Amino acid sequence: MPAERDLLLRDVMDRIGDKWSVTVICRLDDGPLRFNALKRAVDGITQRMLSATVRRLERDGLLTRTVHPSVPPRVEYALTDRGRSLHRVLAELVAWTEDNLDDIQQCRKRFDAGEYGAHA
Amino acid sequence: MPAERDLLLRDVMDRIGDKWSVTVICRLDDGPLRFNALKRAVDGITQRMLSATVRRLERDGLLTRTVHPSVPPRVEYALTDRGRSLHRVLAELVAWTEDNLDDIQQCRKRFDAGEYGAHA
DNA sequence: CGGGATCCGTCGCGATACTG
DNA sequence: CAGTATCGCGACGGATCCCG
Repeated sequence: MPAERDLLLRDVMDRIGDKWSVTVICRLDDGPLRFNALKRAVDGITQRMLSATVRRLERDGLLTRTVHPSVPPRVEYALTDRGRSLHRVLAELVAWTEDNLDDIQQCRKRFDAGEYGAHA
Repeated sequence: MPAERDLLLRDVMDRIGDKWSVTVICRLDDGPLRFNALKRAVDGITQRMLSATVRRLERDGLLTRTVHPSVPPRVEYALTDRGRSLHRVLAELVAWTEDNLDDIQQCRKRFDAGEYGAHA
């Protein structure tokens, strides 16, 4: 991979590398959700962070924000086609993780235990 | 994607979502490099961050750190098979970015200009 | 219900200097 | 050459209160 593409990859990582974006995308892939439903689905996110996260995702055209004028207010969030295509790539990352997470944790334990590399 | 897998994805993101890990992995995919060569290849990284980054990647078994006892000291970093398999997934992310970055930047410009969604 | 505004802690990261 | 130690800042993110 040529170095120029690093910058591209950094662009995506800067966008989805934050704490909540990927989770929101994943939860929204099952279908549109309203604000508080999405908040419950994500679990652990605060209103502030959800609000900021969906705005950034909307800004990048990864999801749409639809306001239904009614009382009480009703706002639905849904992935765009682009958002869904990104989710497909993220799914590959999930698959990779499922294949490797156990080994990784083993590695980490051995590394922390031996602190090898220090003398061996 | 079920919610339990969010946690898995968060695990990877926490690992490679930092500023330098993906770049180091990309540069190392072309072949092993010594510390300062890697530092030059990454461009912009400080010694401190490179040192911390490679240690975490080594800890997770994504790369190996080989010390050749000589004067001057000679340390080579190389991706493991697992590191290379991760790089393949990251390459998909790069491909996705190449396909979408222009559109994303368009979206962002329109979003910032109109601040639509506020009234429309 | 769906947010915005504010305050504040943490920690990732950069710059610099020093070491074996 | 290949790191480590120290310092400091700024962004990210959590908690809380307030509003239409």
